[in-house]
Amino acid sequence: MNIWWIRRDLRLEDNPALSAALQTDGQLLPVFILDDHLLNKPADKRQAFLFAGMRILDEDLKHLGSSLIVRRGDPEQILPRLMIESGAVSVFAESDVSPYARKRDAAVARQLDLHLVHGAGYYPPMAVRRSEGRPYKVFTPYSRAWKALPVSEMLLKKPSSLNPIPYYPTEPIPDMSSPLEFPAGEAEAQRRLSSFLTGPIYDYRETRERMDLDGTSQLSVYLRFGMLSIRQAVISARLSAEIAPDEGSKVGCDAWLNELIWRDFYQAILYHYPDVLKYAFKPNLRDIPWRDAPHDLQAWQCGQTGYPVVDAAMRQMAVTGWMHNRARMIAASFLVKHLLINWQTGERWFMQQLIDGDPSSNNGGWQWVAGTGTDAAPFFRIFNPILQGMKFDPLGNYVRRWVPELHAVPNRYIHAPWQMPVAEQRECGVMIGQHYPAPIVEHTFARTRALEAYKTRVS
DNA sequence: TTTTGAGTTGTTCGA
DNA sequence: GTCGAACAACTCAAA
Repeated sequence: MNIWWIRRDLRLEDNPALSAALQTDGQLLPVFILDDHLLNKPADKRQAFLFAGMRILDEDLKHLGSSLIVRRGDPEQILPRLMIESGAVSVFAESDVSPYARKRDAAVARQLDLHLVHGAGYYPPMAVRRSEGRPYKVFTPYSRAWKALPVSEMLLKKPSSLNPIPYYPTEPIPDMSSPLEFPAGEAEAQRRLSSFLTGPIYDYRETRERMDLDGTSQLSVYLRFGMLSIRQAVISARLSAEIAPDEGSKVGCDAWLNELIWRDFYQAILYHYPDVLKYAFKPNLRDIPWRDAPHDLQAWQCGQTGYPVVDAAMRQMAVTGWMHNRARMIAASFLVKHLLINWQTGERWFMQQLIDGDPSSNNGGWQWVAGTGTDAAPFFRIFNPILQGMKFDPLGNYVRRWVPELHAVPNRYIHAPWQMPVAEQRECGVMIGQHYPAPIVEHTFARTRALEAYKTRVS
């Protein structure tokens, strides 16, 4: 009997840790530990999603004759106790690159026979390296090396049945309502993958940029909790590229594969450079003169900046726990460049709000936007929220969906409503400063201010 | 060791 | 409206 210690791999299909745990004698004890170090207070949407996922995993396990054991507390104490109670020999778990997880797992491994099995990324962080063995710091060469590695296309089968679990005291799974837009569970993940593969993937290159369309896969949260296997996703991307009807469609599949490689890349960065969670990767950009501006921060958090695209983005996240990728860049850039507020403040806020919040990808994204990261945008690349809106939400439908008070604003002003003459404001019933805020900062002024603040650090 | 080309996602300005 | 160049300098990766 082995313990399958479930953390971020809430699935039965193609699960390397689960399969490894079954190999000794086919006997399994599936365990989830509610770790107080990881549970935020007050509980956020991501936790609600996790709890919903645990409930579904428990049901899925019950169909196979097993069930989920839930404990609350410190894994270092709970696992040894469970091993004695159950007579389990070893613990199997999927490895996790975050510094907290690595420290925790090292401590657990000192006490018992812990087997960490790779599965969170397609390739382990150590697998994609330069010829001298050093890790990559730039995405493009990393992705070339990634694509050159040998491919293993065999997925692991879900077990057909499991041993029954004798009575164990088990904690109830906390009951919280999870966002309706993202039902938890493996079956839902499979449904979404299938529907993405039947069409949207072929237009992905273009439509993924559009905030007003559902052109993205919307699979991030399922990958985040391992409800979908990254290997299945990668294989699907490759297969779709092979059967793509034309060159344009193939380009879409390749673009999606690239996004999956970014996920591996940021996991590898966090593995090799755990300090990215504490400091800017670029040492010269660690002491930018950030503003301490609580009112501006609050306006950003609440979606009241006066820039419709930014506000739509922040409100979409507040309501659903998810934000369109393009919107993430615009909103993040606005906090860092327009408000000149430390990117780490935004990083923390996103981690609180996002159901797919993951330390490696979230940090990678924020450091990229801030220009402080391994493979960062040039500091003078400052998103213009008006232009971004016109380009990637051309009719303003994304804005109108999440900022309903602007619904009657004509298309021509939807991304810059303060430019409306007063007569038009009156006509559409949106008085700037009354029904919708005036911009909290003027674009050109903010752009210049950011350039100045960064410039002093570069030379 | 040295050299060379390149680096996710942009914006602005002037022709 | 469209197009190309400038925007800085630096570090990385590979030869």
